Amino acid sequence: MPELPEVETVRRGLHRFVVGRHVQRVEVGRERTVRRTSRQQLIDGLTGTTIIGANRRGKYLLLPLDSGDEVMIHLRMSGQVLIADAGAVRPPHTHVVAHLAPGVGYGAQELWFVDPRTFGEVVVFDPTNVAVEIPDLARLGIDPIADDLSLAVLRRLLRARHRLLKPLLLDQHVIAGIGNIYADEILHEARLRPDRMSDELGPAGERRLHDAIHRILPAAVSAGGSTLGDAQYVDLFGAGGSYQDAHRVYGRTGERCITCGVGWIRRTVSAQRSTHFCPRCQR
DNA sequence: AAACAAACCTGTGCGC
DNA sequence: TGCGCACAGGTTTGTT
Repeated sequence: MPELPEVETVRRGLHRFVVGRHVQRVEVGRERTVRRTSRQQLIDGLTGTTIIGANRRGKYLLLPLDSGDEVMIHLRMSGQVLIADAGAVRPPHTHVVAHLAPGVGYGAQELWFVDPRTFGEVVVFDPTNVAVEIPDLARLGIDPIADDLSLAVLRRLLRARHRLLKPLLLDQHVIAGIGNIYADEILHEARLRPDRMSDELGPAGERRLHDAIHRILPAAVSAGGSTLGDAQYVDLFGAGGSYQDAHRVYGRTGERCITCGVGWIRRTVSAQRSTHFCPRCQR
């Protein structure tokens, strides 16, 4: 569910409300959530530390601790990070609880990791050993918001490969953070079909793709991300985003294209993911 | 090298 | 009302 704009929204919440807080106690319910290491390793690595930062790389949340370790949180399909008053009733599928000490101006609170489908994970790791402890994080591609994805760099990424655009945009080892919703929205904005080949776009197509990435993602971040009907994605306080109202193709199969007013939105499957585009706007 | 298929889980919505 | 199936914001692993 959450892609770069949603994860970035959570990161900003953590930066504002959790950085500087001391972790007094940690509970782990479902062991699957901490499967990269173990229940005990998460408890031992987090208890008694202070969270000193809130960073993001692609869809990975990274919280540096005063111990020198970092917490990595990946929400995958259904993960949520929520903040609540100490003792509040927890929702079903709350797998990790970090008890945050009270401070000046606020009381004791709890940070919850909630995840019905249990694809998500939480782990404490040693960032100097990331290549061994979290190989996929170490091999992540360029982040279009946190890093500088220039037109020249994007051109090189596109031309060095012979790939369909949709699977390429979803490939976290190339560009980190774009998921199924934003891949479709970016390709529509760029007026490129999802089945175009990356090395056959031409300078104009490459430029449109570059522009689209840098228009869609920041706009979605500003809107607090996309929250669909099931409200699975919410921010730290349980509030949804509003970018779903700006979707032009995602979830609009069979509807008239908002952009051209002539085409009809088609749904195909690419990279095993539903793919939406306007055959008239996108070529 | 790159696309495809299955797997990991739970919940929801829809047709019958 | 209930059942069964399709589908869901992601990623990994193994196969063509």
